[in-house]
Amino acid sequence: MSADELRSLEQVCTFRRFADHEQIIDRQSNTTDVFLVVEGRVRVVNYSLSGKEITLEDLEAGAHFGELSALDSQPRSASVMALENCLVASLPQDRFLQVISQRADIAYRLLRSLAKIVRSSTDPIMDLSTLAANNRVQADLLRQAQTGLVGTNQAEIRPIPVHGDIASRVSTTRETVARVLSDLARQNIVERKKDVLLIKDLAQLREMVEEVRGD
Amino acid sequence: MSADELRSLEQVCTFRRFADHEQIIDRQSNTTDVFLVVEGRVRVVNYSLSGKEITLEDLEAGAHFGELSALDSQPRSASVMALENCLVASLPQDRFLQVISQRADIAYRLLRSLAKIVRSSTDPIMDLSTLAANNRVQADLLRQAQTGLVGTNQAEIRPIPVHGDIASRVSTTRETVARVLSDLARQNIVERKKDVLLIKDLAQLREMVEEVRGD
DNA sequence: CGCACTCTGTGCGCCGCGTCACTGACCAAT
DNA sequence: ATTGGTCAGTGACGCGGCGCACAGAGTGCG
Repeated sequence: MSADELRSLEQVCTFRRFADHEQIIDRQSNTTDVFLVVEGRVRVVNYSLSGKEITLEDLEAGAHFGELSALDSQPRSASVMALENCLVASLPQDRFLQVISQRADIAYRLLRSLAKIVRSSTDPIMDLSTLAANNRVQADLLRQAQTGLVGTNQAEIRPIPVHGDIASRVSTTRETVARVLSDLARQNIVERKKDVLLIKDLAQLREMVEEVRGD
Repeated sequence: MSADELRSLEQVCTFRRFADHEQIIDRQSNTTDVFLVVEGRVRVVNYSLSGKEITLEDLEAGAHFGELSALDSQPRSASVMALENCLVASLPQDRFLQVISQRADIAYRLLRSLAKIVRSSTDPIMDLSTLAANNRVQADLLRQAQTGLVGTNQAEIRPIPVHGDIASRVSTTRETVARVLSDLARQNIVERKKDVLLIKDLAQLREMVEEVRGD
């Protein structure tokens, strides 16, 4: 977009800071703004009636969320909370719709980004359907390892993820995550260091996941 | 769209018939056409490496599929097969992209339809995460019952669904489905008739699902 | 009619993993 | 140094559901 257009959009945006764990969107609420993460990270979650928290996605700065309700005016499909101190810009629905109706290129980019979300939403479904709980934990480690590769067969994950977080992502319990991790440590596949989780044998970890996928 | 435009699009479409169970799209293949179901029903599926089949969605006549690859030129994210004799129209990627870039209203409708898919994709994730296998079967029965309501508290599902199909949808086994169904029959909640599955007490069935959702 | 095939119904044994209940490490605040 | 918080690690227990195996039931076909 041109600098001019950006500036005019910026003016209709509301900027707001959110503290750690503060709620940005409440599921079922009827707001229809689109949000942009300017600084910090946010988490898209859903709660079962029993209060169990299911993490659907974590978003980094630069990502946008809330498009669904803006597009179809339905209630929010999920809750969003700040993972740390965040600066978030919100754009009113009408301006958002105006932009996508006038700018085919932006509409196209949005289409592609939704396509990507749809694509990635089948992964957890497949994982939940075909993998056992401890394999899902291993798969999640593999995923996180991608962003901290060291050489060809090692990776470090930093900061060390909180067990409960992993559990929420892959729908299992804190205890199961702990057990998988200590099993892997016993087999010399991972090692818990001071402030980093070192994956010492990516290949073998991958093998453990694939093996079950195709048994 | 105007009749003229429709006619010109129709001319660039390829029409093809598919027999029962014939494959229309193969996952991982590199085609990028968009498809439209003209007659019949199709099923979007995915296979785990072990060959287990996971049904993602069933589509009726009038629905479209294959937009993802057309939008981002990535390989197909899932396989699609005919559920019966089908007539399917396919539109080449370039024409499809041309249409959405020229017609903001159509792009908008596509955006809304993707939004709907994203919305509905969180349901199975929540169900898989929070519901036990037999409750998922019950939930699936409830869903199917919606399209065959009889009075306020009864419904009939026709044709009688094949147990293996339900199992594939809710990620469990044929046996579990059979067991749930006979349990329900024993409790006088469903009854298997000649060519229809009669749900005799919708309220109670709903209660059984909700109860666990909120335990 | 009888054969083959698909779908259903159910009994049983095994084990994965969720739950409960503690212990212990680390850190910050007072 | 004491307390209180969060997070990690492990053992014991029990249940749900998957897999296997086998026995009907229903249907089409030669």
